[in-house]
Amino acid sequence: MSPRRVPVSRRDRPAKAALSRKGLISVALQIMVDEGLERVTMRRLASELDTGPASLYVYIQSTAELHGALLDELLFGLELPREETAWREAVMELLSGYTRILHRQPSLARSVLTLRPSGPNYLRFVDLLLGYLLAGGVPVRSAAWGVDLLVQLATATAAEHGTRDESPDAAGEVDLQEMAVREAIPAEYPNIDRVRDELFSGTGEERHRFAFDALLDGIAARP
Amino acid sequence: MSPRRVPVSRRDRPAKAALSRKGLISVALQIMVDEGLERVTMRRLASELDTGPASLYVYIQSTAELHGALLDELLFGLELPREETAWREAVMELLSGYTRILHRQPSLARSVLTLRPSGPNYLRFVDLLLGYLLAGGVPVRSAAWGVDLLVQLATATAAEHGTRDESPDAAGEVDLQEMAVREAIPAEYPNIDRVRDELFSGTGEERHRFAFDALLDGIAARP
DNA sequence: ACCTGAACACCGTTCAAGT
DNA sequence: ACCTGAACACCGTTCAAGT
Repeated sequence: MSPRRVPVSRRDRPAKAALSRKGLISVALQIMVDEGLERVTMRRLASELDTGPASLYVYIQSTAELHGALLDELLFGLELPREETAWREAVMELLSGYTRILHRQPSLARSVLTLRPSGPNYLRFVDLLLGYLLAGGVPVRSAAWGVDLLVQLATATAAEHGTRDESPDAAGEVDLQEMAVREAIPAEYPNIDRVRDELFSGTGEERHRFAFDALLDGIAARP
Repeated sequence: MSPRRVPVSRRDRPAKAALSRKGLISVALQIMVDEGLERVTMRRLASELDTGPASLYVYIQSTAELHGALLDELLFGLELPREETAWREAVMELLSGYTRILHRQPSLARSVLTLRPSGPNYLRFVDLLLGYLLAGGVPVRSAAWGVDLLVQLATATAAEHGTRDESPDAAGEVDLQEMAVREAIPAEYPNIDRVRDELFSGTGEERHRFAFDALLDGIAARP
């Protein structure tokens, strides 16, 4: 006969908030930071809170909504540019801060890409970006449409960065794309051949700057 | 006693290719086009091919690799600009074609975002884009880095478009972000207040053009 | 009214054991 | 050598039935 599993007594566990939306999100945040968003599942959350998964739906609507809440939690910690920073540099700093936060959480970035976040800290972030663009003389429409674009690029960049160094065996994995490009025969892909060396050149930091400089230039130049 | 389930005779099924990588991908493509990428699961694929899911791993490495193959299948049908098209317009047409293809398949777009595709049709697409940028006088490094950026934006745009009109009840669903923005109080979010009307203005087509014009301008203006 | 056990309808991937 | 049954270790969401 196998020994009956004795549940760990409540006293042995860390103190736990009563079931509530806030408590739910803070437990989810903890798991995400410690183990990655992949581990933040309804079932895991439920077991962490000593209940069944169905109970969570009293406080949240869906996983997507939970992810939105997690993004807003993270954005609470977004560093803001100092008061006197010039507008263009301020935009860059703000976007870098956002990207840095999501870089650590690529799965969340992937989720956010289809989310249309609406939390207060996200709105604050967008409002600040808009403020700088307008201060820089960017026309209203270009600022409004441009801010969407800048944030989308930042999110996509973090999302793309994703799985590659997240997977445990990423180090030993060959990049099939890089291999295919390096081996692309000149006759078939003449232009890849011409720029081959530059396709994978530069540090992440350099390419990040290039991307946001280019996009910001383009937005500012729109009539 | 429950009646034994008699399997449908093979003659009653559509003719089916022998198990092979090619056959696998073409069945996957069919399911994706008919029912969406969500339905293209290893188990579904296996049952469609009258085998167990384990057998598929003889021909493909993982779901990610399968998605890469599906993208390349779709890109086979990418419309190419006519010979005499001016470089800038050609870039736009090429990117629009790519975006159009992925727009119909937003889940694939989401997957592609973290994929680094390497199929022949994808390489052809990148090679063509590069050719037009170089023909337009864009410096080698800006062309190489820029093409990545343009494709990334196109993919992200298709991915973002995603879930919203894919979900069955999208029509009845309120956009929480739009609601939050429309209700953002001026005192707290003064800049959102200033540009409020423009944040959701424009057709998809107009914003698409704005995005690629801005990015392309910015890339071309880089030294 | 608020909460939840149990079920529904699934997943991707591995590996020992066939043939 | 090639292939696969069965298992491993999970999912999100719903809903009838508690309290």
